[in-house]
Amino acid sequence: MRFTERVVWSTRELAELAGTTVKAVRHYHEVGLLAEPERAANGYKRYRTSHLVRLLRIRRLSDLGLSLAEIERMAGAAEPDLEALRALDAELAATIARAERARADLAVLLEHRAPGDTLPPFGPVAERLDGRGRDFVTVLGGVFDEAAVADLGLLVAAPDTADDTDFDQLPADADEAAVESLAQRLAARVRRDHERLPWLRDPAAAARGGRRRAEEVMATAVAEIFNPAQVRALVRVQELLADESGDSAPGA
Amino acid sequence: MRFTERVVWSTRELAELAGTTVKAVRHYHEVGLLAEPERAANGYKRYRTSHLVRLLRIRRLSDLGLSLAEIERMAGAAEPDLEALRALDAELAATIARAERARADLAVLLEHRAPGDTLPPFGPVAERLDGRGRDFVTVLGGVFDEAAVADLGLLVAAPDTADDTDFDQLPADADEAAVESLAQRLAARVRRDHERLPWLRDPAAAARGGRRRAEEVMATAVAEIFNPAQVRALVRVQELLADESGDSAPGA
DNA sequence: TTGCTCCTCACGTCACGTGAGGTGGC
DNA sequence: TTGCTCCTCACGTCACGTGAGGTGGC
Repeated sequence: MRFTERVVWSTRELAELAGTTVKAVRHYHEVGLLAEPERAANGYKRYRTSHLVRLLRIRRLSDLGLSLAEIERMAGAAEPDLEALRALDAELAATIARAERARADLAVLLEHRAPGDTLPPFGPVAERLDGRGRDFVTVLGGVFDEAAVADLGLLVAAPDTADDTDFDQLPADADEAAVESLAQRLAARVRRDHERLPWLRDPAAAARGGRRRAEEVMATAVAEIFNPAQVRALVRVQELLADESGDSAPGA
Repeated sequence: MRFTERVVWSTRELAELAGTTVKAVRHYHEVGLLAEPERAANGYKRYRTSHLVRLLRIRRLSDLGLSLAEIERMAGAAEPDLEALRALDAELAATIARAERARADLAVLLEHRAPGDTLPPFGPVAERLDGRGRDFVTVLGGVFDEAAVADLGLLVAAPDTADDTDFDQLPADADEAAVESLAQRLAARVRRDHERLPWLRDPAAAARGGRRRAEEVMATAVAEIFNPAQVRALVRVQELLADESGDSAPGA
């Protein structure tokens, strides 16, 4: 190794030495992060060791996850900016937490071959839901918090009953007798659900955006997602349950 | 809860229900991901449940880490796109690996209060390096692979000797006797280093960009970073070591 | 009349990527 | 002469953010 030859590098050579691209180098010139070198007679840039050192440092900090603005601040500081490094560490920790959370959710979806937008608690039953059911649980996910959605997932995960199928297939013009019969059976089931999950007696209280907003959204969603007969059946279920609690409540 | 009232939402209300911003909603309109709703007489948009459902799904997929283009593809597909979900999972795994690697590096820097651009193997000795030393190890990091840099870190981590200090402080106009004396001592040390790390006998072979490129870069870096006397000392070290191996080599 | 919300351009952000059109050495 | 490298604009990408300027209901 001789130390006498002085080598200069072209933009491409410099970029390759630092494991980056020609355009990145030019970008660092533009934003003032990297000084422009002297030029050859033909206008070609002639980079030297000082530029290589600077570029390697920029790449290192960039790979760690710092923005170019943060890199500029760091380069200008005399002391190591431990605060900035700690802030970066916290950001990375948050990134990791989010990505791990997403992977856990994806694992549930992949296991059940469910669509990508399925909420994990509904992953196991995604196949059994029709279009309306999928729309409805999507709204549930927007209205309730995670714990509540997990509970709701458990409810839907119960083995499909004849009543579920009857509800799904209730024609829009079903007669009142059919609606009433279905409502009676559904009410019985909801009563059992209320035993297991008492918060269901007043679900709007468990909603994120406040009771008022939750009731409005759910009412609108039911009215727009289900057909008129299905809506009447749900109304009847509400009435049947209200009568019960109303009978035993003072001043009802 | 009454199911009779039909509610419509303004852009802001819709955005809040889906936990996003007004501008995001408008952006989804622009790119065709979300249909525009009908308007009121005054031109205000009137969103309904179908838009809320769609927006919640967009947000869900976006939060998982899909691009809007991928979301559009997913929404158009009949079957769940398990391939896309697996690809996303792999991306997330790579993101996590990178972030964890960065955090491990940051931990070393924070422990030793080293500057952010310090390579981890040099973290423990960052304080002892002067500007030239820091520039030099930055170049080393660009030339050698990780295992080699780790070895070099161990070398530099050895307790500071008087020779190190002499080299750092060697004046640019030092006389030949001083240079020769220093070179002799440094050569002795390098000999011991070669015992521990045999690849150091031909370091350019361990370089990333090929031998030719590595020798050029290192030669240029030494010539531009160190002062003339320091360079002469290093040249002498090379000569002393070459004489040794040359004596025992056939045809020297 | 004032304050608040809604609307539509239009330009900005971040870190570059991608041609477009021209020059210079072998 | 051809192929390759270098150069400088200038516009594109991605997912929105940020005013700018104007309207409408209370």
